[in-house]
Amino acid sequence: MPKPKDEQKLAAIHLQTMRLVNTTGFAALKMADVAQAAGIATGTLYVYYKSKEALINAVYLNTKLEIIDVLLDNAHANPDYFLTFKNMWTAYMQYCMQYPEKMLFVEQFIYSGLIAEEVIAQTEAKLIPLNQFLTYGQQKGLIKRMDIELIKAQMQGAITETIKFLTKQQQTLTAVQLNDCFAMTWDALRR
Amino acid sequence: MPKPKDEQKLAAIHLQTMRLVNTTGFAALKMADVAQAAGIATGTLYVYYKSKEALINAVYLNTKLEIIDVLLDNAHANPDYFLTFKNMWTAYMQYCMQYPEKMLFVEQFIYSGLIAEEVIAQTEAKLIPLNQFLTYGQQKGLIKRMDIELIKAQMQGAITETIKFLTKQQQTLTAVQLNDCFAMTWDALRR
DNA sequence: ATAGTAAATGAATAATTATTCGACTTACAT
DNA sequence: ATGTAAGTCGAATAATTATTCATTTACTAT
Repeated sequence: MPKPKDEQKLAAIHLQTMRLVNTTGFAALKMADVAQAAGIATGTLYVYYKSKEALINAVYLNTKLEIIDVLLDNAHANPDYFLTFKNMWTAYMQYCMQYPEKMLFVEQFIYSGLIAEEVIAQTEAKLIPLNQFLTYGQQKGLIKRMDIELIKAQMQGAITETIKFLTKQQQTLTAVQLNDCFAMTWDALRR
Repeated sequence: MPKPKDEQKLAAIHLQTMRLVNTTGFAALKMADVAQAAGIATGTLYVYYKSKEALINAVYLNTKLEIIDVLLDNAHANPDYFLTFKNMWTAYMQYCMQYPEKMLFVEQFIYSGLIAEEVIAQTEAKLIPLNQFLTYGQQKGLIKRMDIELIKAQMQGAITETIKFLTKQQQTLTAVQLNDCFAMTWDALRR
């Protein structure tokens, strides 16, 4: 039996790839840099990923799935729709503040033309429960009756832009500001 | 007297740079491709811009300033704050739908690490009137009293994300949808 | 222990691509 | 008309960087 792949190395590769992309931009991402930052040889990187493109796609998929899990894990079947929504949104926002590099990495690559169509499709499929949750809110007369995609764009866009701003300023939201931001999003969506 | 630089070539360079970045992603942007798409020789490109980085920065600055102009040109001193706000937002959104490539290009580069700090500062300075307009709305008790930057993030994020979605779907908003989107943004900001 | 297998290494190589350069053309002032 | 400063061209060059590969190392099952 052979020596197994090292989970820690894999984790280091993912972390450093995100870190490098977020600090120096994608244009400057070099395989040799990733390897060095992860503490392995350049050639070793190719044991784990057959190309730079494969590396980016793997980190993207991994991260995006993790983010979606955070979002949906908090969609508990609470009888109070508003509370459920607030819990979901808040948990998601807090996660994004805790790991802005993950959120920003994903954002940077959705429209980069580098992510395989199949990978995009896979992540979108996993988001179906969110659509159902919003549709249910519309049926109960709590959410504005308009295209679900426009509603999601409003919500996600606000979060993304806020995180970008916070990252640039190297700060996070106070509890009051977190509530303020939620108020804006809820007021935008409520009927 | 020498032969002057060709304004049409310059315009073609800018247009094709944006087009290429938006269709194939920044990673795939090659100077030779830009030159070919603009109908000039590779060497000629270097008459207009001394490096790839200078090219990107110029296209960024140009485009960003144009977008800010659209936004502020519509901030007429209308006595009705709501109407002024609605006009501004609508004109901005319509412009973004008409030239999504400009908006997406700018978005893609703000956090790329490629745009010079000085260029970013220059564009932000030009946005001061928008801050004043929002502060005025707060003073009149029409806009929620919270950090202006969080308010801007809410507005800008929603627009950006919506344009990204529309572009992916190759569609634009119907008149009804445009109103719906405005309603969400206004409800988010109003007291 | 030991053999077998795959991971790990990093220098060498292959590709890719930004940039330069010398020959040539063009537009304008005189 | 003519000189000239600058534009134009695209092949050649210089850099950069992804990828390969011969070799070494480490792990696991027997």
